[in-house]
Amino acid sequence: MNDDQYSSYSFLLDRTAKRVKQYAQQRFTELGFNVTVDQWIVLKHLYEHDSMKQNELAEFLFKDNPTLTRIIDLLCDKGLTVRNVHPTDRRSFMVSLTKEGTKKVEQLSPKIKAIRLKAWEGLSERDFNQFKRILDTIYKNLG
Amino acid sequence: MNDDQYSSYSFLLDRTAKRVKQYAQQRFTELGFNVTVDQWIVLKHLYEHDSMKQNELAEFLFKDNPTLTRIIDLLCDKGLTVRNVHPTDRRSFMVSLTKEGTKKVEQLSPKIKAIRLKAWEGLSERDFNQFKRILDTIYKNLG
DNA sequence: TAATAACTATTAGTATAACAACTATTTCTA
DNA sequence: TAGAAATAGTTGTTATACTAATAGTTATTA
Repeated sequence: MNDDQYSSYSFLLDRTAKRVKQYAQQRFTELGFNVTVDQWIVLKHLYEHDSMKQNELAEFLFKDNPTLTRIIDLLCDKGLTVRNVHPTDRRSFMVSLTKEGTKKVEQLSPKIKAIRLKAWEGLSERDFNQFKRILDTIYKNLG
Repeated sequence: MNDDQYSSYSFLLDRTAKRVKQYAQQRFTELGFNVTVDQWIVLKHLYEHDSMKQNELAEFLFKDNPTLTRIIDLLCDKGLTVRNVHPTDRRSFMVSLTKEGTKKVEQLSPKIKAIRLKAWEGLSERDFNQFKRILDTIYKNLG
């Protein structure tokens, strides 16, 4: 691997990740979902895992605590999540969906799946495996 | 490609792009480069293309005008770039490196190349081609 | 040529990302 | 068990991303 190619790697990765997020956000806004992409990711994981500590949620989503705190703040303001006290650890909160939050996830899920799939048109199972292997290698190289 | 795999794609892409940037930024800070990754990208392109309109620079780097305005502001504050009036269009600025900016690029270039290459350890020429093809496909699917 | 449209850069506001510092708690350990 | 260390969450600060709005300039067109 010669040096000059690297900039391509980095450039392509950054550019594509940016566009994937940008595309999803534009559809979200256009369709009046009233959540950001990052807020959606939090909602989805809460739906799948019921109630979680902010801590665990942050680790799961590769976000740091301050970032997650602020996302949860916004979701609580919107009435989609609530913070409940942890049964045994008074430092922690258990975050969960409100009834409205649950409804939102169920309403949006299929629409968002469709939006997300658009990116992968023309790509195969085999491409997925290559893609995963390469990204995982990069991830581990820097870990 | 079934639906459930998509989330893997999106997740892996986002996670890896984030770590690539984070890793580079940590090395930059650690080594006292005193520029952010995005500021570096601007410096590097100015080095390679001499003087550019903010406009063109933004398009080239996939950044929007407000974002670029602020990056240039910071670089000017640091004495690494200057805004010069455009010869024929008084709306525009031609941005270029100062002597100090040029020196900075020349000093940091080899170090940054080394930092960047770390991500690609264990990956081949062939991997690059796969990677590029897949990312380009995604990029175009959403364009 | 006068009015309108388009363009360039900036500013303002909100959201996310990363880091440091802080409070309140819990766990460790000597 | 008292003191130290670790942990959970928040707040503050800086940088970037995106949208909208604005000022100043240039281009269009009627």
